[in-house]
Amino acid sequence: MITLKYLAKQLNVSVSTVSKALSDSDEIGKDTIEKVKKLAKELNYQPNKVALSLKQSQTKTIGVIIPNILNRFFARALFGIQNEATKLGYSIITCVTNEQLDKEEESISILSNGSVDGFILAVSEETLVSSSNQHIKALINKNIPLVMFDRNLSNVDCNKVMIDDFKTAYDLTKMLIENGRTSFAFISTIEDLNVGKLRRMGFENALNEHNHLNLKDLILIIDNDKDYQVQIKTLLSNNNLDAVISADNITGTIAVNVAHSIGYHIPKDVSIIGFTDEQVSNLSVPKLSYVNQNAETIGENALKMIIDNLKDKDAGIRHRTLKIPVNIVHKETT
Amino acid sequence: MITLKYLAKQLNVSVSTVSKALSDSDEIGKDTIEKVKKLAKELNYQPNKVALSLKQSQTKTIGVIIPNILNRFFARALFGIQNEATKLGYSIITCVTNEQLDKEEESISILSNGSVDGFILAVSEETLVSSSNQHIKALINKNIPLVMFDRNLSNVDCNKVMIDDFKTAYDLTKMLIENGRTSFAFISTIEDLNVGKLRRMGFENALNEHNHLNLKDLILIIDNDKDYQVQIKTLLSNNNLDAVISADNITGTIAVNVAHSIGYHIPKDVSIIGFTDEQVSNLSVPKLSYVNQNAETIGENALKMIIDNLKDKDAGIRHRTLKIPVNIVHKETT
DNA sequence: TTGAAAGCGCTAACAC
DNA sequence: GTGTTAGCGCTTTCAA
Repeated sequence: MITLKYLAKQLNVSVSTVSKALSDSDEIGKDTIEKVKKLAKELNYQPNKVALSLKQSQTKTIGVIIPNILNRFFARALFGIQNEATKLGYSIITCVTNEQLDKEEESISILSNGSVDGFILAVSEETLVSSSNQHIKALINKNIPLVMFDRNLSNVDCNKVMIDDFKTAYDLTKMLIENGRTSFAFISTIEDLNVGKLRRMGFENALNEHNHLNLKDLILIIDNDKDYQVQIKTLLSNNNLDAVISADNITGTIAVNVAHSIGYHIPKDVSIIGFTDEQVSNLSVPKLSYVNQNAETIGENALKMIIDNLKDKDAGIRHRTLKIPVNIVHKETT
Repeated sequence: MITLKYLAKQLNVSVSTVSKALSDSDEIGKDTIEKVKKLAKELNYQPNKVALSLKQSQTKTIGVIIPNILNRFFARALFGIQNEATKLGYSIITCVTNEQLDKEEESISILSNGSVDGFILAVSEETLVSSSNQHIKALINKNIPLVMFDRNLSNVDCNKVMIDDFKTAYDLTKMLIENGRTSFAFISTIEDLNVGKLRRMGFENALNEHNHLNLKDLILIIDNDKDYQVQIKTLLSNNNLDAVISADNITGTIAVNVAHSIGYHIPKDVSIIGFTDEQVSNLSVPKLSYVNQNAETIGENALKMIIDNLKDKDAGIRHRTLKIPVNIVHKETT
């Protein structure tokens, strides 16, 4: 590894001269600067990041804690975080919690040892269910910046980036009602998450507001231990539905394929919408219409927010919640 | 931030005493050790990672460079890498190249400044197509350990973790032939990658070896700019196929759904197999049979390999290529 | 049994 | 215009 010391020795000058020369200090003579830079380039000198971090008490690295990287939403969010971080000269250390509280605590604890300047966090399901927040409050007490996204731990006060799940599901349902649909099903694999609950409540609220229309509604909370297709097929076979909303990023696709296979004409007989993305939408025949949660945008904004946060770390900023708008992408099932 | 210095001041001892006490040095008196540890625990002291890294010239961090995190294979591999890293006390810094050579070069260059102890790398498509290897050779020259996985840059000599794509596709095709299938199609979105080419060649070789059977075969290289479903539908409508192999992790699912929708009975009329995973398999009706590439295992092994590599960094190790076996998962389309 | 000092690579205040 | 020095937080050798 090439160090300042080494360059200095080669050129018979002092370390500080080299350091200053490389940063174009006007304390240093023009020819010296040139000479130093030339050698540095020749030897492909790169300032040691660790030494810089130690010296400047900042690592230019953000810790990202997510529950599950195989979930496309989080993969996309991470992608957005990454992109924005690269732009702004930051690196990302990722930890995956597998929806477990203890892993989340461990990850945060390990990275709090000076490895990162701040955290972007989507809490695990366990954390949410148990409303645990000690590990997060510890972070806040240590004055380590934190941005929470997607999953809202309401008993923690910090910066947040969310989508308005309630309103999204509400609007979606209302749209279907206005399209003349009357017999609804709501399918969810994520009822344990507040995100899932909010979507369900948005759905229910829209229906309740139109109860003069005598609408029918069914709610299928998927049993994760059993075959998804069987559960969805049972629902679709036993009921004459004309609208299906999937709260997660999988069951919408399955619903389309199952409905198709048992003779539903889509979207004539039944409208189906999921919360997913373009790629998954293309996997079903016909292609699933979906709510685009703009996961990348959420990630980008979370990253921007944490960087802002880093800048006025000591200024007593008040926390804010940024809501990222969603959009409905009409493909072939609405 | 609590430092050794601070603890030392509180206890009226020297920094070195505290340091030794915390590591249970037998140079230090029992009561001193106790007293130091007590305070450290009370104040939740954590040794500063950056200082440790600088002192010990190792960061206990691995750089992982992947082309695309939205590709489930890489997401799963990353997951495996993560898990294993956590077990072994390592952190992961991830960079996504979006299949671009310049991003790959940039990522590697940035992280080579002492941020990481070694690299796990799946090269980008651009890198592969252009056979660029300067940036990677630079790494090797600097004596920074490197493990390459999945995508093989054959003009670079280093440790590698791969699957035997040729043999896998060959075996798969042979199996279908032995099952009595006679009219084959091979669908691929990844012909640009050597992985994709190897799969195609395995397919072709198996067919060639059985040319006395008068087998028919078609190869559909998907045009990424056009609708996948349309291209696949055209293939399936215009040809009377009884076996379809998808080289990637998407088109298999689409093929099942499209075939189903145009009246094929699966698997009676046609067998379909893809290179994908359990979750995606569940999205089609009927469920897609698939080659499980064991991406997690690949990731885990890559991580183990790089750690081994780190240990005998200076010992002149000869490079090896580890081939991870795949397995065929028979669901409902074979 | 404890402490002082050097050094990892870097920056920056200060001296020359 | 260039060099010396201190210090970021830590470990470790050597001295006391």
